[in-house]
Amino acid sequence: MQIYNSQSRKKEELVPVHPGKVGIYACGPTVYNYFHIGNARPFIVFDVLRRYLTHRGFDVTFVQNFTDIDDKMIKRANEEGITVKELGDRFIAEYYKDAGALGIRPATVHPRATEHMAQIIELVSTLIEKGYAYEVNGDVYFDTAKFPGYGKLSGQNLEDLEAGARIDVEDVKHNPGDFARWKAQKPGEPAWESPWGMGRPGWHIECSAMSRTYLGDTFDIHTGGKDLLFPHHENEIAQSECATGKPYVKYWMHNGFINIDNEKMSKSAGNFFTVRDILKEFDAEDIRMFMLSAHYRSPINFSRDMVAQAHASLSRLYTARDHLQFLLSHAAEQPMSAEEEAFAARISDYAARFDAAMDDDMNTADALGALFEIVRDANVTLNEKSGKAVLQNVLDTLISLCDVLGLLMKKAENGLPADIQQLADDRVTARKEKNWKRSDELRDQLKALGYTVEDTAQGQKVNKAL
RNA sequence: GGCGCCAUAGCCAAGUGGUAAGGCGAAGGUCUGCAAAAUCUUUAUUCUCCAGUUCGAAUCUGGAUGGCGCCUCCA
Repeated sequence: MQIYNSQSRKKEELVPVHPGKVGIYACGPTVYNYFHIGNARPFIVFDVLRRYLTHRGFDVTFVQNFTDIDDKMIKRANEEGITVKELGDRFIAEYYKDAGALGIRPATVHPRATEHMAQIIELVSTLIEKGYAYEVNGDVYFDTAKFPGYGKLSGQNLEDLEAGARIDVEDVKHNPGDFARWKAQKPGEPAWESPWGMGRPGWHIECSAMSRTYLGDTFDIHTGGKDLLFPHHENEIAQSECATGKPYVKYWMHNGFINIDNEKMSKSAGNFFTVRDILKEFDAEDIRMFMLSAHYRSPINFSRDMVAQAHASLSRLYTARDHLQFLLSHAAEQPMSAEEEAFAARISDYAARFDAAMDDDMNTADALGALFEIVRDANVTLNEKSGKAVLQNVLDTLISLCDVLGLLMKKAENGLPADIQQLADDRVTARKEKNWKRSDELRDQLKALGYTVEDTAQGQKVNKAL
């Protein structure tokens, strides 16, 4: 698989540190609020990365942290009159609800910053011992001038950054770009004991400490939003490589933003939609489809109209699957005909095209194209005369490829509720009697109750509306 | 000021040197008691614009225009 590495700015062949295994660290949410649709993008696209690598036979360890201590957490907890811990517990639970709805699988490990103080303190101590960090009045700073590789990820250099004049110049820092690794306690803030007194970790350090704990000094893939590239990921590299003396990450993957009217969506800008709210209007899978319809590195515009398009698009997949299952339930056991053999061969070609697209830096839009080719070919080629074997074959392929994308996760309903079944049966009777008025009334009733009715060669088909 | 990204049909979106995938929408046809679903046909002689390289460019180079991001908490 080729992966676009943000650091080299090129696509590179994925060669894991340990053959057959892939370690991924994904920057997770700061749990001070429900997550918004913009936060959902990395969760979804990198969930797909994990699913795809698993599909390709890799043993994947996926680590996604919860940032449960920082300025925003403290501020929000104070506003709510609860502790930072209570706030974190609450929104971690809410995270699992929304992520679950979106089909985002729980990570192998979901470490919390506050539960890794020992590892964080150890890392900061190491940095001080090695001379890469220094303490001033209970604060510890990383000395950016001591790390020659500083800027290798973002392409920034310290001089230009200083010229940017957006960094507060604090006298205590050796260099303007130095960043806090440990912050001395301020009144009213939660704090942990450390060699430098009571305090809490700065940003960046938790990810270095937790990734090392679960994935080792050097691991394969680190993911996150483009905005994390600098300074967060740059700083992770600096502190991790200085502490271990080893390369930190082999491949950096960064997703593009979700925009509203071409402007970045963010909590701070206030122009965001929470997943919780969108889920009241749309199905979670529609959101997934929307996210996967473009390449993960491209910016995409969010709007209700776009999700509606994604819904229509996804419906085609569901309709095809349900129709194939319907055909299968009526099909006969028979050897594959020459035509069916040829069709099955084309299906493998589409599946190969799907993998090729995914192999190319996870091109989900292209992969979806292959999926729709399967659907069209199946619709054209297969019918009530098709045998069980070929139907099962294409259905298995379709479902397993969709599973890689986390689509088609809703199972077809097994049987109908009694009242619906009664209406359906009545309609069959009405149609036998050619009582079209009655049968149309029943179809309208079923539609009003959320069920679609189709008359096929094998009889009436009633499905819950998508 | 520094570092980057993007521009393809009514909408969304692949395609990175060989003659424009796919989805949505729209129009017409087939099928159907009527529908639905499906399917067929039509919907970009052309990829923001201008030069250049090449037998050949949406794809490479230079320039222009327009839009966006990071450098400050951020996915």
